[in-house]
Amino acid sequence: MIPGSWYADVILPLPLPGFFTYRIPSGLESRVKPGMRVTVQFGNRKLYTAMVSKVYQETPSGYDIKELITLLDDHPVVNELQLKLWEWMAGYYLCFPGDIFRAALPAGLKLESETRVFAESNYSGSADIPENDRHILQLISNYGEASISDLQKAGGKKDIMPALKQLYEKKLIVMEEKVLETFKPRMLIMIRLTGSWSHKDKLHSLLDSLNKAPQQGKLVNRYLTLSEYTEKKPAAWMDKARVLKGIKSGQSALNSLVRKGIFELRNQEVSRLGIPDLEIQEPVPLNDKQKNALEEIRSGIEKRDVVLLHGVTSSGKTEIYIHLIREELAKGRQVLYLIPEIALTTQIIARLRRVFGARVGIYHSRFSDNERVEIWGNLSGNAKTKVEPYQIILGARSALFLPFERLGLVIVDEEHENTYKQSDPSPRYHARDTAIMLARLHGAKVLLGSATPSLDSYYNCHAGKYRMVELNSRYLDMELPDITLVNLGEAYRKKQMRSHFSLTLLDAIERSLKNREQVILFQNRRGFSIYLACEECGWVPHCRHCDVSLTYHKKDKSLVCHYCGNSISPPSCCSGCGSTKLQMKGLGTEQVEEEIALFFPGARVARLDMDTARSRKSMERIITGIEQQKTDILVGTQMISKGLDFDNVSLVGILNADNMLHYPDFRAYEKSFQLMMQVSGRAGRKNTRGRVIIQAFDTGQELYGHLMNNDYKSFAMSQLTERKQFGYPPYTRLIEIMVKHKDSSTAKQAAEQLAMLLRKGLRSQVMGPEYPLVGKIQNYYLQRILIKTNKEDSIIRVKQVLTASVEQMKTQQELSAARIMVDVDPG
DNA sequence: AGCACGCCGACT
DNA sequence: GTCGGCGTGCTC
Repeated sequence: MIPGSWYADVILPLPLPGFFTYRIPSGLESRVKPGMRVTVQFGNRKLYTAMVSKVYQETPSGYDIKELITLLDDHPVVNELQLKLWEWMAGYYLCFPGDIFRAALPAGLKLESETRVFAESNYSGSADIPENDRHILQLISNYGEASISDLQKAGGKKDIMPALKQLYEKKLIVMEEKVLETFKPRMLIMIRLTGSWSHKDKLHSLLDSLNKAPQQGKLVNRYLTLSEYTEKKPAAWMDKARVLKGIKSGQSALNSLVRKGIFELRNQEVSRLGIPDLEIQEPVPLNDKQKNALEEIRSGIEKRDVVLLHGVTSSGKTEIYIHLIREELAKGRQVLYLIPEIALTTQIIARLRRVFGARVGIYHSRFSDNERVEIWGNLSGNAKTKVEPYQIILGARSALFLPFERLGLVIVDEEHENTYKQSDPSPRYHARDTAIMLARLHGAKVLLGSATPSLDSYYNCHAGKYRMVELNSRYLDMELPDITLVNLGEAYRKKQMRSHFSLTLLDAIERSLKNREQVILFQNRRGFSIYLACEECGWVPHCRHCDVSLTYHKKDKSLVCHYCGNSISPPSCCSGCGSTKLQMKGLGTEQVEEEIALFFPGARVARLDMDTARSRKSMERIITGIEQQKTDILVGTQMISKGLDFDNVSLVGILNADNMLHYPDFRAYEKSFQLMMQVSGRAGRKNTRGRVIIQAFDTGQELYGHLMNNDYKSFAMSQLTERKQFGYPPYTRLIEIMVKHKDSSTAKQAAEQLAMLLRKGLRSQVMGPEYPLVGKIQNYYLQRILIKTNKEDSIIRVKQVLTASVEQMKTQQELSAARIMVDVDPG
């Protein structure tokens, strides 16, 4: 034991509880700070990037301590506020610090090692090596250098570790841990005139001498113009591609010039973060209603940390945000603007960039990891290339983890969206709630915005926790749409249905098309995918690994499992009765698209769903298709409800409204209502009132009445009464526990045991265990337990009991392999 | 999550 | 008898 040594508690990117302690090598004591990354050896061999969370001097006891290997940063990549947020998240969402570490940092900042194996040259051939080991040694010397996974693949699927160990002990191979750098800086080749030509005379004679090589002369001239060359300054480095552009066989011309020593080359690291070349414009002036709302938000923010802006669809919320952002930037503070899914945000990006230009950064999962590393560096001041730090970040939920220094405002747009809740993998966090915590740490304010606020936020306003600001009229005074309800049962009886479309809907479509207006048809995907079924016995093909029926994908003519992704080709006969009469069932967007095209052969039909929007490009194509009115009818899933503004849509049809109501989820009504209201909001144009036609079986539902009156408030109030009555959130807090095991009866036993322990330790209601909707995923059987906690109960105590109960349950040998997953505030 | 160790069935 | 499959436990 060395007296006076320094130690660092680090977070490893692994699902392990707590921190691990490493000794700081002498010389580094003064440099290692919380928030910096270090590499450490963990276990026998592997190296990981770990995050320093604490540095201290008391010697820990009870285990041997390794020294950390290297310090990776000069400045913290994660600041103190972020570490505090991580700590809060791990505690609140009951997950490991490593889960958060992994979710927070882009891969390029989390280096991991790989074992490389080399053959020693001194192998003389006949040593006493077993046949199998010799084979592996042969492989290694063939490759020269190999990774363990390479060898695993080459040597069949058997475990090669024992063989490697043997070879290593006989000193026939060497093993080495190689840390893999994944971040690749973007390099540009730069060129310039060498110093010896900087004299005017020399330059002239050079150009003369290039008479016979016109392309070279052209290149030199182009360089001189682009670099604004003068004799007085040293020749500037210019982007090679830019100089060569348009010069025929420019590369070979350049090669000759370099050979002659006229030009020189170098590689330079450049930023990937493009600076938009846009003229900055003043924000659009607000109308009186918006001005009022802005004023109310300002005063609300003084009194409460969170304000909810409840503004009907197309009420111009974004413009209000823009004005608020501007005020925040003027105070020198940063703004985080969260949106549920970046996919549909080209419109918002353009609007922000128009006003804020290069001050807006964008961060989301469709960015490459390299770009994400650069954005991280931009904000934390660790960038190698000089770029102005962003002041506004527009991003999906993971943007919460960025290294903000001085946030002033967090906007959570479409705050009701359930994509804000991450359900898998851990950390299962809610971005809205985490954003509120993040803002609190920064002393910043939060603005939640929605046309259909979540009941949780609505409740918080009524309870006085948040402030509510309402914006009840649409921008440009458009009327709210006229909503018609069609009773499907009746329509079928009266033969007023053609396939899946009521005559009312078909008439309305026809009228819209005649007026050269656009139509949106909405078909919720949930529960409406297409599957194969036997006409004789009703058999439906199921996934081999999961307890779900397979969905038919027409494009590649296969049956796909939506849980594990396994796909098979459709069987030709029923495996229940052998019949060959297999029929496609269900109604997907694909089918709606096809059928509607039959009814309106002249119409241009497009489809927007998970399949067609897979790539950014194809999605943008679909969206611009509508914007430019190259599409008459758009068939889509929920995707169409998210932040898209089209101005020539006069009709929205909801084909099967009630299939989503009957989901066994206490939020089913809330979600359905929000979805329908959002979809309806797409209807309406400047001068004509939009129309919405909702087809449903169960038209007696109270919810439709509220919907037709555009009355969110009454709907919310009646739902809240129900939630209170049945003890659901926001009046209680839910914690969902999934118990997983390969063996169905062990899963059940473990869950029963755990539920029993929870009931013993908690005053809260413990429900289950029960079979969840999908009882088996990837060969693991599931059991579900739900804890319903009164808001008054200490959540900390509930979590303590939960942790202790899991531990105690695991002491039973036969149950110890059961896996437990906890989801706090499940979505 | 890896990775090592140890226990049991199927092959020479 | 050994090989190699997987279940179990530990990692600062």
